[in-house]
Amino acid sequence: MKNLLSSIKISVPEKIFLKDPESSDLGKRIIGNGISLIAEIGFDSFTFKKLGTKIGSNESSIYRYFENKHKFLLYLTSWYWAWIEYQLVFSTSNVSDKTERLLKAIEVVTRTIKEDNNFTHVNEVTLNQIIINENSKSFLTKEVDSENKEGYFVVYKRLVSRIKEMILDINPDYKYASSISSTIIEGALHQHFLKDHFSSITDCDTVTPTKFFQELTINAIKPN
Amino acid sequence: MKNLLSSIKISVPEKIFLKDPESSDLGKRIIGNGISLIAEIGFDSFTFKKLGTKIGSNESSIYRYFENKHKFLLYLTSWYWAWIEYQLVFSTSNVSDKTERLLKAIEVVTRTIKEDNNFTHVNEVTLNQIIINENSKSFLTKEVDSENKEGYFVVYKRLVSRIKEMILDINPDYKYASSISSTIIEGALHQHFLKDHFSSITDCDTVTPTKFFQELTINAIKPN
DNA sequence: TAGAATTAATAGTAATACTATCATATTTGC
DNA sequence: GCAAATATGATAGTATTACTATTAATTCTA
Repeated sequence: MKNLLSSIKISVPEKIFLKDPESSDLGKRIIGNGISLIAEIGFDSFTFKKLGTKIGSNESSIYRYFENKHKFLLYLTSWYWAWIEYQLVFSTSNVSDKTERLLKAIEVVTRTIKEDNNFTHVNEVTLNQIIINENSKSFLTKEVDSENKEGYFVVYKRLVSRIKEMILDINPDYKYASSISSTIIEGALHQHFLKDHFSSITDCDTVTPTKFFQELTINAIKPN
Repeated sequence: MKNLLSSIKISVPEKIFLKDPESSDLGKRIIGNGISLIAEIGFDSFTFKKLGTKIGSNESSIYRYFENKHKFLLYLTSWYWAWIEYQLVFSTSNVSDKTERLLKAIEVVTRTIKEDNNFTHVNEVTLNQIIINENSKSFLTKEVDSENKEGYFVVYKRLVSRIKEMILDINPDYKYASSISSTIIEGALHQHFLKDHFSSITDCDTVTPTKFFQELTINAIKPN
Protein backbone atom coordinates (compact mmCIF):
# COMPACT_ATOMS: atom_id res chain seq x y z
CA MET A 1 0.00 0.00 0.00
CA LYS A 2 2.74 2.39 0.96
CA ASN A 3 4.57 2.11 -2.34
CA LEU A 4 1.48 2.18 -4.46
CA LEU A 5 0.10 5.27 -2.78
CA SER A 6 3.28 7.16 -3.24
CA SER A 7 2.98 6.90 -6.99
CA ILE A 8 -0.75 7.40 -7.27
CA LYS A 9 -2.16 10.87 -7.07
CA ILE A 10 -5.40 11.21 -5.17
CA SER A 11 -7.64 13.27 -7.39
CA VAL A 12 -9.87 15.99 -6.02
CA PRO A 13 -12.51 17.87 -8.08
CA GLU A 14 -10.65 20.78 -9.67
CA LYS A 15 -13.14 23.51 -8.94
CA ILE A 16 -12.51 23.16 -5.23
CA PHE A 17 -9.15 24.92 -5.41
CA LEU A 18 -7.87 27.99 -7.21
CA LYS A 19 -4.43 26.52 -7.62
CA ASP A 20 -3.56 22.86 -7.11
CA PRO A 21 -1.78 22.58 -3.75
CA GLU A 22 -0.05 19.42 -4.96
CA SER A 23 1.73 21.53 -7.57
CA SER A 24 4.08 23.39 -5.25
CA ASP A 25 6.03 23.17 -2.07
CA LEU A 26 3.97 25.93 -0.46
CA GLY A 27 0.79 24.14 -1.47
CA LYS A 28 1.92 20.95 0.22
CA ARG A 29 2.86 22.81 3.37
CA ILE A 30 -0.60 24.42 3.38
CA ILE A 31 -2.22 20.98 3.28
CA GLY A 32 0.12 19.27 5.71
CA ASN A 33 0.12 22.01 8.31
CA GLY A 34 -3.53 22.85 7.69
CA ILE A 35 -4.42 19.31 8.70
CA SER A 36 -2.45 19.46 11.92
CA LEU A 37 -3.74 22.95 12.79
CA ILE A 38 -7.39 21.96 12.30
CA ALA A 39 -6.84 18.81 14.35
CA GLU A 40 -5.32 20.96 17.08
CA ILE A 41 -7.73 23.89 17.37
CA GLY A 42 -10.80 22.63 15.47
CA PHE A 43 -12.20 23.85 12.18
CA ASP A 44 -14.32 26.58 13.78
CA SER A 45 -11.28 28.37 15.22
CA PHE A 46 -9.11 27.71 12.18
CA THR A 47 -8.18 30.74 10.06
CA PHE A 48 -5.83 31.28 7.13
CA LYS A 49 -4.07 33.89 9.20
CA LYS A 50 -3.17 31.35 11.89
CA LEU A 51 -2.12 28.85 9.24
CA GLY A 52 0.06 31.48 7.60
CA THR A 53 1.80 32.15 10.89
CA LYS A 54 2.29 28.42 11.44
CA ILE A 55 4.00 27.86 8.11
CA GLY A 56 5.91 31.16 8.22
CA SER A 57 4.03 32.35 5.20
CA ASN A 58 1.57 35.01 4.34
CA GLU A 59 -2.21 34.85 4.69
CA SER A 60 -2.63 36.28 1.19
CA SER A 61 -0.55 33.48 -0.29
CA ILE A 62 -2.96 30.88 1.06
CA TYR A 63 -5.86 32.74 -0.51
CA ARG A 64 -4.26 32.06 -3.88
CA TYR A 65 -4.80 28.35 -3.34
CA PHE A 66 -8.23 28.36 -1.70
CA GLU A 67 -11.06 30.86 -1.88
CA ASN A 68 -11.91 30.41 1.79
CA LYS A 69 -11.64 27.95 4.63
CA HIS A 70 -14.80 26.13 3.63
CA LYS A 71 -13.25 25.24 0.28
CA PHE A 72 -10.21 24.07 2.19
CA LEU A 73 -12.41 21.70 4.19
CA LEU A 74 -14.03 20.47 0.99
CA TYR A 75 -10.57 19.76 -0.34
CA LEU A 76 -9.62 17.72 2.71
CA THR A 77 -12.87 15.73 2.76
CA SER A 78 -12.67 15.00 -0.96
CA TRP A 79 -9.08 13.94 -0.59
CA TYR A 80 -9.96 11.68 2.30
CA TRP A 81 -12.89 9.98 0.57
CA ALA A 82 -10.87 9.52 -2.60
CA TRP A 83 -8.17 7.88 -0.52
CA ILE A 84 -10.75 5.58 1.12
CA GLU A 85 -12.27 4.83 -2.27
CA TYR A 86 -8.89 3.83 -3.59
CA GLN A 87 -8.40 1.42 -0.71
CA LEU A 88 -11.89 0.05 -1.17
CA VAL A 89 -11.42 -0.65 -4.86
CA PHE A 90 -7.97 -2.08 -4.33
CA SER A 91 -8.86 -4.40 -1.47
CA THR A 92 -12.06 -5.75 -3.04
CA SER A 93 -10.90 -6.15 -6.61
CA ASN A 94 -9.82 -9.77 -6.43
CA VAL A 95 -12.43 -11.00 -4.01
CA SER A 96 -14.81 -13.29 -5.86
CA ASP A 97 -17.18 -14.09 -3.04
CA LYS A 98 -19.82 -11.36 -3.00
CA THR A 99 -20.42 -11.36 0.73
CA GLU A 100 -16.75 -11.40 1.51
CA ARG A 101 -16.29 -8.47 -0.82
CA LEU A 102 -19.01 -6.46 0.90
CA LEU A 103 -17.62 -7.23 4.33
CA LYS A 104 -14.20 -6.08 3.19
CA ALA A 105 -15.67 -2.86 1.80
CA ILE A 106 -17.47 -2.15 5.07
CA GLU A 107 -14.24 -2.75 6.90
CA VAL A 108 -12.43 -0.19 4.79
CA VAL A 109 -14.98 2.57 5.44
CA THR A 110 -15.49 1.88 9.15
CA ARG A 111 -12.09 0.94 10.55
CA THR A 112 -9.89 3.12 12.69
CA ILE A 113 -7.03 4.62 10.71
CA LYS A 114 -3.92 3.76 12.65
CA GLU A 115 -1.05 4.15 10.25
CA ASP A 116 0.19 7.14 8.44
CA ASN A 117 1.84 6.11 5.21
CA ASN A 118 4.43 8.71 6.09
CA PHE A 119 5.28 9.41 2.54
CA THR A 120 3.18 12.28 1.34
CA HIS A 121 2.52 15.55 3.12
CA VAL A 122 -0.82 14.13 4.29
CA ASN A 123 -0.98 12.44 7.67
CA GLU A 124 -3.94 10.11 7.24
CA VAL A 125 -4.36 9.38 10.94
CA THR A 126 -4.76 13.07 11.73
CA LEU A 127 -6.92 13.61 8.66
CA ASN A 128 -9.20 10.79 9.83
CA GLN A 129 -9.66 12.60 13.14
CA ILE A 130 -10.65 15.72 11.24
CA ILE A 131 -13.14 13.79 9.14
CA ILE A 132 -14.76 12.34 12.27
CA ASN A 133 -15.13 15.80 13.78
CA GLU A 134 -15.72 18.02 10.76
CA ASN A 135 -17.03 16.01 7.80
CA SER A 136 -20.67 16.94 8.37
CA LYS A 137 -19.81 20.62 8.32
CA SER A 138 -18.74 20.26 4.70
CA PHE A 139 -22.34 19.74 3.57
CA LEU A 140 -24.51 21.10 6.40
CA THR A 141 -24.60 24.56 4.85
CA LYS A 142 -27.03 26.79 3.01
CA GLU A 143 -24.87 26.47 -0.12
CA VAL A 144 -25.05 22.68 -0.31
CA ASP A 145 -27.26 22.53 -3.41
CA SER A 146 -25.20 24.89 -5.53
CA GLU A 147 -21.97 23.25 -4.35
CA ASN A 148 -23.42 19.85 -5.14
CA LYS A 149 -24.14 21.06 -8.68
CA GLU A 150 -20.53 22.16 -8.97
CA GLY A 151 -19.53 18.56 -8.26
CA TYR A 152 -17.90 19.10 -4.88
CA PHE A 153 -19.37 15.93 -3.41
CA VAL A 154 -18.91 13.48 -6.28
CA VAL A 155 -16.27 11.41 -4.52
CA TYR A 156 -18.39 10.90 -1.42
CA LYS A 157 -21.46 10.01 -3.47
CA ARG A 158 -19.49 7.59 -5.65
CA LEU A 159 -18.24 5.81 -2.56
CA VAL A 160 -21.79 5.39 -1.26
CA SER A 161 -22.81 4.06 -4.68
CA ARG A 162 -20.03 1.50 -4.76
CA ILE A 163 -21.17 -0.11 -1.56
CA LYS A 164 -24.79 0.12 -2.67
CA GLU A 165 -23.86 -1.85 -5.82
CA MET A 166 -22.13 -4.54 -3.79
CA ILE A 167 -25.28 -4.93 -1.71
CA LEU A 168 -27.53 -5.15 -4.76
CA ASP A 169 -25.11 -7.68 -6.17
CA ILE A 170 -25.92 -9.93 -3.22
CA ASN A 171 -29.62 -9.15 -3.02
CA PRO A 172 -31.08 -7.22 -5.97
CA ASP A 173 -34.41 -7.02 -4.16
CA TYR A 174 -33.20 -5.20 -1.09
CA LYS A 175 -35.14 -1.97 -1.03
CA TYR A 176 -32.79 0.21 0.99
CA ALA A 177 -29.39 -0.34 -0.59
CA SER A 178 -28.57 3.36 -0.93
CA SER A 179 -29.87 4.26 2.51
CA ILE A 180 -27.96 1.54 4.30
CA SER A 181 -24.79 2.39 2.41
CA SER A 182 -25.00 6.06 3.35
CA THR A 183 -25.89 5.05 6.90
CA ILE A 184 -22.80 2.85 7.19
CA ILE A 185 -20.44 5.58 6.03
CA GLU A 186 -21.89 8.45 8.04
CA GLY A 187 -22.81 6.22 10.96
CA ALA A 188 -19.29 4.88 11.31
CA LEU A 189 -17.94 8.39 11.73
CA HIS A 190 -20.62 9.03 14.33
CA GLN A 191 -19.78 5.88 16.28
CA HIS A 192 -16.11 6.85 16.32
CA PHE A 193 -17.10 10.25 17.63
CA LEU A 194 -19.33 8.75 20.34
CA LYS A 195 -16.55 6.40 21.39
CA ASP A 196 -14.35 9.41 22.06
CA HIS A 197 -16.91 11.74 23.66
CA PHE A 198 -20.19 10.02 24.59
CA SER A 199 -19.17 6.48 25.42
CA SER A 200 -22.43 5.83 27.30
CA ILE A 201 -24.46 5.79 24.08
CA THR A 202 -22.29 3.50 21.97
CA ASP A 203 -21.04 -0.07 22.25
CA CYS A 204 -18.05 0.76 20.13
CA ASP A 205 -15.80 1.24 23.13
CA THR A 206 -15.68 -2.55 23.42
CA VAL A 207 -16.71 -3.80 19.97
CA THR A 208 -15.55 -2.14 16.77
CA PRO A 209 -17.77 -0.07 14.49
CA THR A 210 -16.66 -2.49 11.78
CA LYS A 211 -18.19 -5.52 13.52
CA PHE A 212 -21.35 -3.59 14.32
CA PHE A 213 -21.96 -2.40 10.77
CA GLN A 214 -20.95 -5.71 9.19
CA GLU A 215 -23.47 -7.67 11.25
CA LEU A 216 -26.11 -4.98 10.84
CA THR A 217 -25.76 -5.06 7.06
CA ILE A 218 -25.65 -8.82 6.66
CA ASN A 219 -28.82 -9.21 8.71
CA ALA A 220 -30.55 -6.38 6.90
CA ILE A 221 -29.99 -7.56 3.34
CA LYS A 222 -30.67 -11.26 3.94
CA PRO A 223 -33.63 -12.28 1.79
CA ASN A 224 -36.51 -13.68 3.83
CA MET B 1 -51.50 15.94 22.05
CA LYS B 2 -52.18 19.61 21.46
CA ASN B 3 -53.90 20.15 24.76
CA LEU B 4 -51.43 18.15 26.76
CA LEU B 5 -48.45 19.93 25.32
CA SER B 6 -49.85 23.31 26.09
CA SER B 7 -49.89 22.55 29.77
CA ILE B 8 -46.59 20.67 29.96
CA LYS B 9 -43.39 22.62 30.02
CA ILE B 10 -40.54 21.15 28.05
CA SER B 11 -37.57 21.24 30.36
CA VAL B 12 -34.13 22.21 29.18
CA PRO B 13 -30.93 21.94 31.32
CA GLU B 14 -30.75 25.20 33.25
CA LYS B 15 -27.09 25.94 32.70
CA ILE B 16 -27.70 26.40 28.99
CA PHE B 17 -29.34 29.78 29.45
CA LEU B 18 -28.57 32.82 31.58
CA LYS B 19 -32.23 33.67 31.96
CA ASP B 20 -35.10 31.34 31.14
CA PRO B 21 -36.57 32.52 27.82
CA GLU B 22 -39.90 30.91 28.80
CA SER B 23 -40.14 33.41 31.66
CA SER B 24 -40.83 36.52 29.61
CA ASP B 25 -42.42 37.82 26.49
CA LEU B 26 -39.09 38.93 25.07
CA GLY B 27 -37.64 35.50 25.80
CA LYS B 28 -40.40 33.82 23.85
CA ARG B 29 -39.95 36.18 20.93
CA ILE B 30 -36.23 35.39 20.95
CA ILE B 31 -36.98 31.66 20.67
CA GLY B 32 -39.80 31.93 18.16
CA ASN B 33 -38.09 34.37 15.84
CA GLY B 34 -34.69 32.78 16.41
CA ILE B 35 -36.06 29.53 15.03
CA SER B 36 -37.46 31.15 11.90
CA LEU B 37 -34.31 33.22 11.34
CA ILE B 38 -31.99 30.21 11.60
CA ALA B 39 -34.26 28.23 9.28
CA GLU B 40 -34.10 31.10 6.83
CA ILE B 41 -30.42 32.03 6.74
CA GLY B 42 -28.75 29.01 8.39
CA PHE B 43 -26.99 28.82 11.74
CA ASP B 44 -23.62 29.88 10.33
CA SER B 45 -24.95 33.26 9.18
CA PHE B 46 -27.17 33.73 12.20
CA THR B 47 -26.18 36.50 14.64
CA PHE B 48 -27.80 38.06 17.68
CA LYS B 49 -27.59 41.39 15.94
CA LYS B 50 -29.76 40.17 13.06
CA LEU B 51 -32.18 38.53 15.49
CA GLY B 52 -32.38 41.80 17.45
CA THR B 53 -33.29 43.69 14.31
CA LYS B 54 -35.90 41.08 13.42
CA ILE B 55 -37.68 41.33 16.75
CA GLY B 56 -37.20 45.08 17.02
CA SER B 57 -35.11 44.60 20.09
CA ASN B 58 -31.56 45.15 21.15
CA GLU B 59 -28.63 42.81 20.62
CA SER B 60 -27.55 43.34 24.21
CA SER B 61 -30.94 42.22 25.49
CA ILE B 62 -30.53 38.86 23.79
CA TYR B 63 -27.14 38.44 25.43
CA ARG B 64 -28.94 38.59 28.76
CA TYR B 65 -30.69 35.33 27.86
CA PHE B 66 -27.91 33.44 26.12
CA GLU B 67 -24.13 33.72 26.42
CA ASN B 68 -23.64 33.21 22.70
CA LYS B 69 -25.24 31.68 19.66
CA HIS B 70 -23.83 28.24 20.38
CA LYS B 71 -25.71 28.13 23.67
CA PHE B 72 -28.77 29.21 21.77
CA LEU B 73 -28.38 26.21 19.47
CA LEU B 74 -27.91 23.95 22.51
CA TYR B 75 -31.15 25.33 23.88
CA LEU B 76 -33.02 24.57 20.67
CA THR B 77 -31.62 21.05 20.33
CA SER B 78 -32.34 20.23 23.98
CA TRP B 79 -35.84 21.57 23.64
CA TYR B 80 -36.39 19.53 20.50
CA TRP B 81 -35.11 16.26 21.95
CA ALA B 82 -37.10 16.79 25.14
CA TRP B 83 -40.18 17.31 23.01
CA ILE B 84 -39.45 14.11 21.06
CA GLU B 85 -38.79 12.25 24.31
CA TYR B 86 -42.14 13.37 25.65
CA GLN B 87 -43.90 12.01 22.56
CA LEU B 88 -41.93 8.78 22.77
CA VAL B 89 -42.83 8.16 26.38
CA PHE B 90 -46.42 9.14 25.82
CA SER B 91 -47.00 7.06 22.73
CA THR B 92 -45.32 3.90 24.04
CA SER B 93 -46.59 3.92 27.61
CA ASN B 94 -49.62 1.73 27.12
CA VAL B 95 -48.20 -0.58 24.51
CA SER B 96 -47.72 -4.01 26.03
CA ASP B 97 -46.20 -5.79 23.06
CA LYS B 98 -42.45 -5.20 23.19
CA THR B 99 -41.87 -5.20 19.47
CA GLU B 100 -44.80 -2.97 18.81
CA ARG B 101 -43.49 -0.58 21.43
CA LEU B 102 -40.05 -0.45 19.82
CA LEU B 103 -41.52 0.11 16.37
CA LYS B 104 -43.60 2.97 17.74
CA ALA B 105 -40.54 4.50 19.39
CA ILE B 106 -38.58 4.30 16.14
CA GLU B 107 -41.47 5.94 14.37
CA VAL B 108 -41.43 8.86 16.79
CA VAL B 109 -37.73 9.58 16.31
CA THR B 110 -37.61 9.08 12.55
CA ARG B 111 -40.85 10.51 11.18
CA THR B 112 -41.25 13.77 9.33
CA ILE B 113 -42.70 16.48 11.53
CA LYS B 114 -45.65 17.84 9.63
CA GLU B 115 -47.78 19.64 12.15
CA ASP B 116 -47.04 22.58 14.30
CA ASN B 117 -49.08 22.44 17.47
CA ASN B 118 -49.57 26.16 16.93
CA PHE B 119 -49.97 26.89 20.55
CA THR B 120 -46.59 27.78 21.96
CA HIS B 121 -44.02 30.16 20.48
CA VAL B 122 -42.18 27.14 19.05
CA ASN B 123 -42.95 26.03 15.51
CA GLU B 124 -41.99 22.37 15.62
CA VAL B 125 -41.97 21.89 11.85
CA THR B 126 -39.43 24.65 11.40
CA LEU B 127 -37.46 23.49 14.44
CA ASN B 128 -37.28 20.00 12.93
CA GLN B 129 -35.73 21.49 9.79
CA ILE B 130 -33.14 23.20 11.96
CA ILE B 131 -32.38 19.96 13.78
CA ILE B 132 -31.84 18.14 10.47
CA ASN B 133 -29.42 20.80 9.29
CA GLU B 134 -27.72 21.94 12.48
CA ASN B 135 -27.97 19.27 15.19
CA SER B 136 -24.48 17.88 14.58
CA LYS B 137 -22.97 21.31 15.04
CA SER B 138 -24.14 21.32 18.64
CA PHE B 139 -21.62 18.64 19.58
CA LEU B 140 -18.99 18.70 16.83
CA THR B 141 -16.87 21.25 18.70
CA LYS B 142 -13.66 21.36 20.68
CA GLU B 143 -15.69 22.11 23.84
CA VAL B 144 -17.82 18.96 23.65
CA ASP B 145 -16.23 17.24 26.65
CA SER B 146 -16.54 20.15 29.05
CA GLU B 147 -20.05 20.90 27.83
CA ASN B 148 -20.97 17.25 28.24
CA LYS B 149 -19.76 17.43 31.84
CA GLU B 150 -22.02 20.43 32.36
CA GLY B 151 -24.95 18.25 31.34
CA TYR B 152 -25.82 19.99 28.08
CA PHE B 153 -26.49 16.73 26.27
CA VAL B 154 -28.43 14.76 28.90
CA VAL B 155 -31.73 14.88 27.05
CA TYR B 156 -30.24 13.50 23.85
CA LYS B 157 -28.38 10.76 25.71
CA ARG B 158 -31.47 9.81 27.70
CA LEU B 159 -33.44 9.44 24.50
CA VAL B 160 -30.81 7.11 23.05
CA SER B 161 -30.90 5.10 26.28
CA ARG B 162 -34.67 4.72 26.22
CA ILE B 163 -34.60 3.07 22.82
CA LYS B 164 -31.61 0.97 23.83
CA GLU B 165 -33.62 -0.35 26.81
CA MET B 166 -36.55 -1.25 24.59
CA ILE B 167 -34.20 -3.24 22.38
CA LEU B 168 -32.64 -5.07 25.31
CA ASP B 169 -36.11 -5.77 26.56
CA ILE B 170 -36.73 -7.73 23.37
CA ASN B 171 -33.32 -9.33 23.13
CA PRO B 172 -31.07 -8.95 26.19
CA ASP B 173 -28.21 -10.61 24.31
CA TYR B 174 -28.02 -8.16 21.47
CA LYS B 175 -24.52 -6.74 21.69
CA TYR B 176 -25.04 -3.40 19.95
CA ALA B 177 -28.14 -1.95 21.56
CA SER B 178 -26.59 1.45 22.28
CA SER B 179 -24.91 1.71 18.92
CA ILE B 180 -28.00 0.87 16.93
CA SER B 181 -30.08 3.27 18.99
CA SER B 182 -27.68 6.15 18.41
CA THR B 183 -27.47 5.16 14.75
CA ILE B 184 -31.25 5.30 14.35
CA ILE B 185 -31.54 8.76 15.84
CA GLU B 186 -28.61 10.36 14.07
CA GLY B 187 -29.09 8.31 10.92
CA ALA B 188 -32.72 9.40 10.56
CA LEU B 189 -31.67 13.05 10.52
CA HIS B 190 -29.06 12.19 7.92
CA GLN B 191 -31.57 10.38 5.69
CA HIS B 192 -33.91 13.35 5.88
CA PHE B 193 -31.04 15.60 4.86
CA LEU B 194 -30.07 13.33 1.95
CA LYS B 195 -33.67 13.21 0.76
CA ASP B 196 -33.60 17.01 0.46
CA HIS B 197 -30.11 17.48 -0.99
CA PHE B 198 -28.48 14.23 -2.18
CA SER B 199 -31.39 12.10 -3.32
CA SER B 200 -29.11 9.81 -5.34
CA ILE B 201 -27.62 8.25 -2.22
CA THR B 202 -30.78 7.53 -0.28
CA ASP B 203 -33.91 5.48 -0.85
CA CYS B 204 -35.90 7.73 1.43
CA ASP B 205 -37.29 9.74 -1.44
CA THR B 206 -39.65 6.83 -2.09
CA VAL B 207 -39.70 4.89 1.19
CA THR B 208 -39.72 6.59 4.58
CA PRO B 209 -36.77 6.69 6.98
CA THR B 210 -39.22 5.17 9.47
CA LYS B 211 -39.73 2.01 7.40
CA PHE B 212 -36.03 1.72 6.69
CA PHE B 213 -34.96 1.96 10.31
CA GLN B 214 -37.78 -0.21 11.60
CA GLU B 215 -36.88 -3.08 9.28
CA LEU B 216 -33.18 -2.58 9.87
CA THR B 217 -33.61 -2.77 13.62
CA ILE B 218 -35.98 -5.74 13.66
CA ASN B 219 -33.61 -7.76 11.48
CA ALA B 220 -30.59 -6.73 13.50
CA ILE B 221 -31.85 -7.67 16.94
CA LYS B 222 -33.51 -10.96 15.97
CA PRO B 223 -31.83 -13.75 17.93
CA ASN B 224 -30.30 -16.38 15.66
C1' DT C 1 19.51 37.77 -18.38
C1' DA C 2 14.92 39.66 -19.15
C1' DG C 3 10.41 38.60 -18.30
C1' DA C 4 7.01 35.80 -16.13
C1' DA C 5 5.26 33.79 -12.29
C1' DT C 6 5.12 33.17 -7.46
C1' DT C 7 5.23 34.66 -2.90
C1' DA C 8 5.55 38.27 0.78
C1' DA C 9 4.30 42.52 2.97
C1' DT C 10 1.30 46.00 4.04
C1' DA C 11 -2.92 48.26 4.35
C1' DG C 12 -7.65 48.64 4.40
C1' DT C 13 -12.85 47.34 4.97
C1' DA C 14 -17.08 45.52 6.67
C1' DA C 15 -18.82 42.31 9.67
C1' DT C 16 -18.68 39.43 13.87
C1' DA C 17 -18.79 38.52 18.65
C1' DC C 18 -18.77 40.22 22.10
C1' DT C 19 -18.34 43.79 26.85
C1' DA C 20 -19.38 47.91 29.35
C1' DT C 21 -21.96 51.72 30.69
C1' DC C 22 -25.82 54.49 31.24
C1' DA C 23 -30.61 55.66 30.44
C1' DT C 24 -35.32 54.48 30.51
C1' DA C 25 -39.21 51.65 31.25
C1' DT C 26 -41.83 48.34 33.91
C1' DT C 27 -42.89 45.54 37.72
C1' DT C 28 -43.41 44.53 42.61
C1' DG C 29 -43.45 44.84 47.40
C1' DC C 30 -44.65 47.63 51.18
C1' DG D 1 -48.98 55.23 45.45
C1' DC D 2 -44.20 55.31 45.66
C1' DA D 3 -39.43 53.54 46.09
C1' DA D 4 -36.65 49.99 44.86
C1' DA D 5 -35.60 46.38 42.05
C1' DT D 6 -35.56 44.41 37.65
C1' DA D 7 -35.84 44.37 32.63
C1' DT D 8 -34.91 46.38 28.45
C1' DG D 9 -32.89 49.80 25.20
C1' DA D 10 -29.29 52.74 23.29
C1' DT D 11 -24.79 53.75 22.41
C1' DA D 12 -20.02 53.02 22.21
C1' DG D 13 -15.99 50.44 22.02
C1' DT D 14 -12.58 46.33 21.17
C1' DA D 15 -10.32 42.48 19.13
C1' DT D 16 -10.81 39.30 15.64
C1' DT D 17 -12.38 37.49 11.22
C1' DA D 18 -12.69 37.17 6.44
C1' DC D 19 -11.56 38.88 3.15
C1' DT D 20 -9.58 42.45 -1.21
C1' DA D 21 -6.18 45.34 -3.28
C1' DT D 22 -1.74 46.93 -4.21
C1' DT D 23 3.02 46.87 -4.39
C1' DA D 24 7.49 44.82 -3.53
C1' DA D 25 10.69 41.10 -3.49
C1' DT D 26 12.02 36.43 -4.99
C1' DT D 27 12.54 32.72 -7.87
C1' DC D 28 12.00 30.15 -11.99
C1' DT D 29 12.35 29.66 -16.86
C1' DA D 30 12.94 30.61 -21.96
